[in-house]
This record gives sequence, C-alpha cells and structure tokens, in this order.
Amino acid sequence: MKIAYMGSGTFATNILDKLLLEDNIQITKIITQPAKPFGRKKQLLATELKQFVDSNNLDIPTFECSNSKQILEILEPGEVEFLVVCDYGVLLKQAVLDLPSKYCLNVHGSLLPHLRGASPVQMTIYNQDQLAGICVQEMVLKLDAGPVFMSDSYEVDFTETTPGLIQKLSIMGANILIKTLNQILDENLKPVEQNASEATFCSKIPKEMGCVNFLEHDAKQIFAAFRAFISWPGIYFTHGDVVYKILDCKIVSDLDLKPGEFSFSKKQMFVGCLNGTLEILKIQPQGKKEMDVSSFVAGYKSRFV
RNA sequence: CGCGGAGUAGAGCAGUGGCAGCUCGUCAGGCUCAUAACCUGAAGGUCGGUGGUUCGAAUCCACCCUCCGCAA
Repeated sequence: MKIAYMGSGTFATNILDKLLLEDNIQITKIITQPAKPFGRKKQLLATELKQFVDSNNLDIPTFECSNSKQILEILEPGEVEFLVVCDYGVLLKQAVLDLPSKYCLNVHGSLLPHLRGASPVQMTIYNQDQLAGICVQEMVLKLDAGPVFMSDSYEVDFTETTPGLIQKLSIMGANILIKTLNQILDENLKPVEQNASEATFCSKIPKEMGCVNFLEHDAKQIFAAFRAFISWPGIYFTHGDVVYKILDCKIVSDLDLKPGEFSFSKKQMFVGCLNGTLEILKIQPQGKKEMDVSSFVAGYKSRFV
C-alpha cells in the first residue's frame, strides 16, 4: 500500500521508524515542518523527523510544508491510499483530508475522547492519570474528533516521565497503526465514533505552566509537573527576584516542613509544599549553569535563610 | 544590531581603588563503637584575555573570548 507520511517530533520519528520495517507498506512521500530558528543565536534547526530522514539517508522524497496549500501542491488526489499524520502541529483543511483514496489517519497519544489537543502525553502525567493510551483515528476537520479505528492503553506509575511515556506509546502506536492499515485493506475495518460528551481537551503548554508555587501546590502536583514538563518547559520557582529552574527533584516523606519553608543540610535541600515535602536534587539559577544541589548549597544557602 | 546575568582556589559564591575572602570538597591530625556529624591544622589563585587610566586595579575605561537565563 502507498502512504504519505506527515510529522515532526519524536513521536512521529519513532512511528516512521517502525513503518519502514513493514514489507507491504510503501512510504512514497514525507512531509514535515520547515526548519525553525532555535536557540540564542537563532540557528535554523530541522525537525527531528527531517534529521532522522537525513541521517539514515532514506530514499524518500521529503518536503517541508507549513500549511495546507503547500501540501496540495505536492500530493495529487488519490495518489496514495493513506495519509498518516503524527505530531504535525497544524490543522489541515478538508481538501488535504480528501487527498488519500482510503483514509487520512492520525495517531494520537491519549485515549480519545480524553485529552484532545496538542499535549496529551504531557497532560496525562501532569493530571496524574493512571491510564495512558494511544489511538488511531480518522482525521476530521474538528481537532482530534474523528472516529477511532483502534486503541491501546498503558498503566503509568508515578515516576513516569514524558520522554519515557512517548517512547512507549509511540511503539504501541506504530503497532496498532500497522494493524489498522492492514485490516482496513483486508477486512474493510470501520471506525467507531467518539462519545463527544466525554471529551476533554489540552492545549499547547505555555511556559507559565512550569511555574511552581510551594505555598499553593502539593509536592505530588509539583513532582507530576516536573515529570510532565521535563523536556519542555521545565519547572521553575522564583525567590528574591531570581528564577530557579528545578532540574531534578523527588518527594520525601520523613521530613515535615511548613509550606514555602526551606531546609538545608551540607549536601541536601528541601522545601515544604502545601502538602508534603520536596527534595531538590539539581537546580539552575537564572544566568548560571545547572548545578547539583551540593554546589548550590555551598554558594546560595545564605539567600534562603 | 532582540533583552539581560555571569567568568575570583577542585566546586559554588562574596568582595565597587589599598595585604585574596566565605561555604563545601581535598590532604594531615584529633574526637568517636561509628559516621555523610564535630574539633584542630595545611595545601591549593597570573581574579577569563589584551590594552588603557592610576602611586596603586579583582574593582574604573575600551576591545576580545567563553558560559547561561529570557524572548523567538
């Protein structure tokens, strides 16, 4: 079968990697987002999917498109049976959804209709959900509202991080995607409509969501935010007009502190939260390099007592 | 010309013109059943670089190098 593949990030890259191993699947074209300026020097950085294509010397035409119009110039109607979209980040117009002769499919990192939107995996962890999941849905104009062909779920524990969960879900997603594709062709598999009344939503994660306040949040919530936002945006707090990123932390149970109270030993740093206590293990003050907490205690302790 | 912080002992930080400091680490010794605890002592510096101002510069000026936060 002929497939055109659209995507950008880790999720899309992992799934593509698995699709390439299937003998009966022929990926004829890859579409990804244009390289965007990144970092302090605004260097252009290609998407992870594009880097994957280049570093593996894949012999598949790869295009960079930022909108539906550009996609329509690349793909002819009926040219492929499926258009598979993972982690692309742009709403597609109906004309694009109509391009494949069979279906336009999307692999989404939650159990739809829960967590429709841009950040399902992060929010699964942030919300401390017990069950993570993955769906293959038919794409419709309304975001992540299409009928579902197949899904799979995974029980998360309270130490799971976003990169770890993406890794697991993308492998599961690739498996059900391949099953879905084959069953549509062999058995004319039909999708099941979502129950729209149960839908929940998640948006792109703004930087401010990583701001933690020890007076207002539980240690569990902060630890969940840390695990959810570990690659972006990260979590941070302010103290005395200085921003501190928390780069590693854990919950401790044998120490009771008032909310917002800091406690230090020679090599350890603890902070009381609304409920519970957090130990900070790695930290980065604004304008400084990241440092382990024993270095931090040596130089910064005096600002916290 | 996007905005901003920073470079001082192995690490992290003070130090705004007059003898180079603090905490931690390291080493030696002591205390202790014992210790990441405590006590005593020691080693360890071209204050990022170059030039300038000055009787005198870590400190003021100019340029350069490097690291980082924000923004995108």
